Amino acid sequence: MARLPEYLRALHNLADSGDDTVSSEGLAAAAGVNSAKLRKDLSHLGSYGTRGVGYDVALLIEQIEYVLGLTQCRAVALVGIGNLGHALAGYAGFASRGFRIAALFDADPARVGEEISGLTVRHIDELPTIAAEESIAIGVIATPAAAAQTVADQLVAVGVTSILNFAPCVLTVPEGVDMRKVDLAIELQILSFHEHRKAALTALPGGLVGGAEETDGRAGRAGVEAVGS
Amino acid sequence: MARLPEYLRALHNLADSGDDTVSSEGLAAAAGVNSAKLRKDLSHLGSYGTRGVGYDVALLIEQIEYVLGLTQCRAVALVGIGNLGHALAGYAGFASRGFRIAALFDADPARVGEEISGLTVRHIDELPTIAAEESIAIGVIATPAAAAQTVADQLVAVGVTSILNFAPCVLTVPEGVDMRKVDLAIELQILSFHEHRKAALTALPGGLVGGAEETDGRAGRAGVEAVGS
DNA sequence: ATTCGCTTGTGAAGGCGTGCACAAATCGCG
DNA sequence: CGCGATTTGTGCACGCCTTCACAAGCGAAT
Repeated sequence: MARLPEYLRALHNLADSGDDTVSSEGLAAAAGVNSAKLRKDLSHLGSYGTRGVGYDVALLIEQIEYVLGLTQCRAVALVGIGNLGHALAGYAGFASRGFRIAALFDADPARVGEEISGLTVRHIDELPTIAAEESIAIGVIATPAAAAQTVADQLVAVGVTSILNFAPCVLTVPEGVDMRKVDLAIELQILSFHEHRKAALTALPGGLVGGAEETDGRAGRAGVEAVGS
Repeated sequence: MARLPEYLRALHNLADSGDDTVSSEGLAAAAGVNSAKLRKDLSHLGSYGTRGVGYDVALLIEQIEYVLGLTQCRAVALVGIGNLGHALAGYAGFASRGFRIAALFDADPARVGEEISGLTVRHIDELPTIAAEESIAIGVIATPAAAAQTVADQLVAVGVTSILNFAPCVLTVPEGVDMRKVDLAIELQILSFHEHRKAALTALPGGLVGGAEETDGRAGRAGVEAVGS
């Protein structure tokens, strides 16, 4: 499930706060989900909770980290050291969650040799050489869209089986290779859509349109987590 | 629907290629989705396609841009000019899709005054002043997790109704404010989960585990777009 | 003008995720 | 030892999304 990392982060926060056990309701609130959903998720991976008490924070962290495969530190190759690549290379959140950026690549000779947070940018042609030394499990593509498919093919060719793509394009990979995409502009466009919808609704306060307007009493902090679809 | 931006990007690519019309199957392939799904999505927004011919590319672009509210350029405020904030401030993909980064903010006095791609970083306390001049519709939070909730509150206070959060934490916003979250580390953890699952499957080739192993004939480029859940 | 091929739009079926509500289980206390 | 409070785990129903399959409509060629 895609929510496990969220639970894991909330659990780490609880552990730092000194909490020893947590109820499903408490953890659900910290992760921003429904408590029933959380219980079902945890039971789905055969979890160990004690009825009447809750979940043991340390044990649950261990379990989730095992399921997510975070017990072993995975090597990440980052391709495309532009604006976004720089930020990703220096992003502290990766190292703190058990990921090690093993190598940086770019196709631009002007960028090769640059040093970023302890790593030297190498030319993409050196990818097979580096991959032979270190077992690269995950590749991150932060190149322009035009180069992304070529880079993906090169990554697959050296045995990478998981790819995170930041380029705004559709990539095709062989079966058995997992692929996730993050498009920053699309996120903004989705927000723009909701802005547009809200503007249209306020223009017609009566509401001939079938917009759900939820005129319930509770105002203020109503805990809206993420807008649907 | 969250897929409209994807269709829009594919349509722009087709327009640049000189294509005048496109069939649902062609556009679906370019966007990486099922053709039936695409037709249903387009029909859902009351679309104009010609049977036997396909969709008019230019008309469809216009329609989708209207629905997404991209006909007007929306001003974006970016808070948190760290590693990621720098990258976002310089990201060309925003400007090219009709978004204008109107202001940069940070709480660190050392960063205030810095100039990034034509904009000067201002202190977060100046947010109300700037918001009074420019109508900020969308706020982007790229701060550490500890500061994110405070920043979100400040953004809401000056009238921002859509927030894109890059901080790894759960934010609470009043009803009526839309909120999307992008957590880069979570994406990697999801990939790690699939890596772990694949490793477990190859260790047990017979497969007592109920993993779908799809031993169909088609090998190679099988068009696997994104892994589920 | 008519026929034929092609494409859209949509009705129906199936699957999946979500949330409610409740039984089972555990701990603490008298 | 028994009882009540509390919390997990889960059966069930509901609704959404996806997918298939097909009728309706449009253009082109003869």
